[in-house]
Amino acid sequence: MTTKVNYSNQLLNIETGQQIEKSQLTIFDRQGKINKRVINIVNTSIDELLKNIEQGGESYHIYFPQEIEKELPEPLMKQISKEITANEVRVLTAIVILAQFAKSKGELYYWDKINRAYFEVDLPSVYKVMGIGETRGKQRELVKKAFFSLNDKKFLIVEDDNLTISKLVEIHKIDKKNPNLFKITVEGLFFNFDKSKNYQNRYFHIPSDINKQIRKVTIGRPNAGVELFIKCLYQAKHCSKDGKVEYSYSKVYKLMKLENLVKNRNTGRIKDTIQKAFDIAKKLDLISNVEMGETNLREKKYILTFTP
DNA sequence: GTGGAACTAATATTCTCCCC
DNA sequence: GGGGAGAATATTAGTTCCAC
Repeated sequence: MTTKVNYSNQLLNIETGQQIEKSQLTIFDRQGKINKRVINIVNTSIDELLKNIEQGGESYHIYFPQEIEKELPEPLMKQISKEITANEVRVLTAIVILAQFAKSKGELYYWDKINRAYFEVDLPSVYKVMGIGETRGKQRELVKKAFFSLNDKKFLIVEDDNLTISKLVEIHKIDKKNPNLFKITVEGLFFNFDKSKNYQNRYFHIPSDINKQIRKVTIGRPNAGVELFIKCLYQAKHCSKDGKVEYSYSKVYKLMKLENLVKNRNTGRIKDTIQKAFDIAKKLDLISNVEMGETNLREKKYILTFTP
């Protein structure tokens, strides 16, 4: 029996780097340049980080959406930014699930003023929701590493008309008696506490053992893009009225971050990667069929039929 | 420069062996 | 016998390098 967990649309948009295009914010002005407000916050955050690095202060990475990444020089990107790894994607999912468990037990505390929620996680429960409860040391080390690297990442958050750059998950304290127990806070958007907004359209459902299921049907080193795409499919299923979803090739390309394959001279793997994502979705019993088609603009598209 | 092969790194799973 | 640590192996992701 798998329970269902609410997953915030906004969070998934940040993970896939779509937070800007999915917001009301116009990022480009009439000349096609990035708008000043966005530039300002990006530059300020970069300056702050560079200053930190120079002075040996807190070091972290900033994960920018693709539109902004493209505008920044590559050497700078290498210094300040880092791609999200598959294990980080999995740990983030695990934290969403654990946060909701904590919330239902009344062990989660929300602070309105900073729009963050506090709760405690212990690593064994992280392992459990990641489906590695029975396995040994090495994988646990990787999970721990991914957990700490999430704590080292800042994300661009667009909330209505507000832009901030902050940590989605922040570790504040490690329990003195139990080194596996962490006191953490997460961004309010994990839950969208603001009830005044359109509440219904802010979530989709994922199974609480999603990581375990994905592990069961995949082999080899995990691929972050593919796993993000699987979450997108759960979201699309939730929104779909006719039991289908259509993705243009460029949409799939973006969601799976296939740009990285091109950058790394692995263009030949694009087809296999897309196929892999569809295969996993089929094995998860999420979709039952994939058809090819053409968009109005004569672009290749995929028509996916969800399993009822 | 670009395409692609070949190499290296990361991750997962299976095997082996030792200790209780 | 079995449980677990760690080695060996399989698979895939990411990097480098070379020919054109």
